[in-house]
Amino acid sequence: MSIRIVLADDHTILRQSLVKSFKEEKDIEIVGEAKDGRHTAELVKQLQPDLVIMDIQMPDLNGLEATRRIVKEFPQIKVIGLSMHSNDKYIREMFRAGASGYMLKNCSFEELVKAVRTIMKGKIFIGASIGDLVISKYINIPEKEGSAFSVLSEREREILQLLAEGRTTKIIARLLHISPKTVEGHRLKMMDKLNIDSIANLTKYAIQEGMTTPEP
Amino acid sequence: MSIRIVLADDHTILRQSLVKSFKEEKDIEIVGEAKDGRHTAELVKQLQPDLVIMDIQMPDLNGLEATRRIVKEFPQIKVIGLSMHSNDKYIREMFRAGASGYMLKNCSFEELVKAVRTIMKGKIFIGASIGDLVISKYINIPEKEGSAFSVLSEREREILQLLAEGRTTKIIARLLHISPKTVEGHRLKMMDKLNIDSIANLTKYAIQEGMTTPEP
DNA sequence: GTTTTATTTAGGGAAATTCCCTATTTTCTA
DNA sequence: TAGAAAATAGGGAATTTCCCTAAATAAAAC
Repeated sequence: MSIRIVLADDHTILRQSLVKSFKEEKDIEIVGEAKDGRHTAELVKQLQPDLVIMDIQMPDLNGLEATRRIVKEFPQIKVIGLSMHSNDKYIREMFRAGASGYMLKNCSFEELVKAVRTIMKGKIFIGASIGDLVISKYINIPEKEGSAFSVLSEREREILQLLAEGRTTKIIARLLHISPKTVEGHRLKMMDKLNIDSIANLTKYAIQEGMTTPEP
Repeated sequence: MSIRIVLADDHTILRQSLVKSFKEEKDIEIVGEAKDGRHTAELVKQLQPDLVIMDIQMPDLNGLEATRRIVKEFPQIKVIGLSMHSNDKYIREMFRAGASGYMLKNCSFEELVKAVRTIMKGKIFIGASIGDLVISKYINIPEKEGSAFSVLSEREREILQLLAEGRTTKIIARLLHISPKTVEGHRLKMMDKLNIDSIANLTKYAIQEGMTTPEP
């Protein structure tokens, strides 16, 4: 029985090339693809794969948030974080979110396959370029007080990302199937919690927390 | 006759320590201090110093913009850019703006003094840690089309920075002594030019262009 | 040297959004 | 299981946005 994988990355070209590469691995099967966190979570619910290869920067709902949700609901499903950045924050947050592995996008395909197999044996895998030892250290660093994950609720973080991506209140409401009034309420609550009083600064906060990229 | 300097940096501690250090240099005199670009430009107009030591990241009106204005109006006044970042963009833009030198904040005081003296002799000075040769190369790289400086007008850039710092239209209007309607008009024009349709994405654009920092 | 284009200024006015209030249900947690 | 935190959302005044027009400079092109 082969390893069933869902692939989540907003870059279509990367997804395509990975699918092609994985075709050669007879014991691994890509059963689904998604280009944002929200669709990934839905797809995972439907398909119940063994593992998710998860890009961190994705529109709409980022990989960190998607991982938290998936792992919370289906703890047996493994997640490998895949990112361009060797940023401390991303790595730490990704493992905190429940990922079992973290790879940089500049790793080789062979390394990724090795990661998949290692993780399916119940182990943790960290891309060579990051360095295996750092992780145990990182995980034990106490959460910086005031970080988005500790101060904001799941819903708030979700809405913050969408706001920071330039979505209007109305659009967000439609997307999440709630009233614009609710979205508004969440934003006001966040601004109050964070002591921020403009969308501009809310956007900067989201960038700092790795919830969105500075690319408009 | 000593070299008269205006010191512009939003970090008071840094300013104070520099003032103290410069006291020991008998041929150099700090004649004025400012903590943002707008006040720097005003002060320079009043005091007509020989040289301005200019931090790049400053609230309200950043160092790049302030340099452009000062050099445009008083071409004989020299400007040294001072920044934490060895970022390509900042260096290039600072020289384009008309600066005669660029130093990193982690340089020694002796190096800064040397920079001041070198520049007063009509030469260009680049901090050792950046590397003298890069500059001539940098300056000749063609301006990336679509960069803030080429697409946006001076007034637009000024307003963009203030917006990206979380200021409201009303506050900006009061600050610049123009009508809120005018500020609004400029913003709409910019959004149209840049094909951006939210404050969030406008903020990201400003960050990318080095007009503001991601710190809220 | 004059036409043209870009910039800066700003008002009118409908539509949309924000801000602050309250309030209910649900979900954690001590 | 009582109490706190989170998620939901409506009311309504105040504010802001968005799109229109338009005039006075300033700069560039011809």
